[in-house]
Amino acid sequence: MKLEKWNQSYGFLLGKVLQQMETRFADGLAQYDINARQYGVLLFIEGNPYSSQKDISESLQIDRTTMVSHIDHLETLGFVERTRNPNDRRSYSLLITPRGNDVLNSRWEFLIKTELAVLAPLSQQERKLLKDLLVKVWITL
Amino acid sequence: MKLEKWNQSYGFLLGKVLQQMETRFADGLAQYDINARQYGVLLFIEGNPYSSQKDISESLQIDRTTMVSHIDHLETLGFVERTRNPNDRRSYSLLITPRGNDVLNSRWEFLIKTELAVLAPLSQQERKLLKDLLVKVWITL
DNA sequence: AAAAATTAATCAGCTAAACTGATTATATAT
DNA sequence: ATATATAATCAGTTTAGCTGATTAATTTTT
Repeated sequence: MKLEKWNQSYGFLLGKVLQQMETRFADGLAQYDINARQYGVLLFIEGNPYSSQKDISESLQIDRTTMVSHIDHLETLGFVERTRNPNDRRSYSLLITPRGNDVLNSRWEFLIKTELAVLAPLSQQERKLLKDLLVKVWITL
Repeated sequence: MKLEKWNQSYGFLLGKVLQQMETRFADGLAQYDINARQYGVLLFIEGNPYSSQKDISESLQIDRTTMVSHIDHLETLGFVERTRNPNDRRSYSLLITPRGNDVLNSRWEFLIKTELAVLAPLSQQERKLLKDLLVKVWITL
């Protein structure tokens, strides 16, 4: 791999590393019939139970109308449940089902393994450094 | 911003940082009627003149049939030129036009500025560290 | 309290990008 | 020569994001 102008950009490098992680992770999700975004939605609901679809849309920056299809799909698979929010019956309170929880746990381990595989060239210390730098940027976004 | 399970993944963090850079960069490309991928194609051809569409497809991992439309678009705008490869008349030798070169230079400065703005929370030393870590991962992909 | 404005979810329709599979022209291998 | 392989292209499908409109519920204004 030659270092040229076009791969001196942070965006290019971030994109390449991310692309690897996403492709590999997607392979491990296929058996559950969900994609990486939908797994992200599951993760978010796990960490923020009783969220509305709007909450998730805004936090994950996924379009509200696309969110409808994601939740439809996850509900059909029995991974999430739409319950009404008694304080505002316009919105749902979304919850992870036991089946959804199994997927979350099983695929979380897989995700971590996948990311470590892509970051294999880095030492544990370097990986920690990378995460710290990324978090430092992310918290200001 | 709360640090939870769902944002402890490298993939999540990489994605968020990249998303910021891409959105901002796209805004600065709009006036030239191209998107970030098409700018990436221009950059590649600049660094690898006489490339074929297949070369670009493989290196940038953009589908070959999608590449046809990208090159069509860039050719219509007068940013690249399709010339025949005399050694293999099945493939093209793609070249940047002077107009394409103007776009490349002007938007390169903008790209660098955009990336630095997103990475503003990092010191110069930390940015260098981040790039070194990303390059280290990328060269093994 | 009634009317007006706002909001969450949904639906229909559009666009862009990735993908599959087929076709054409050219090149390489047997 | 014949068969196989390859680069570019085209037609058609899928998926995600987007716009704009609708419905039901909530909040604000009069």
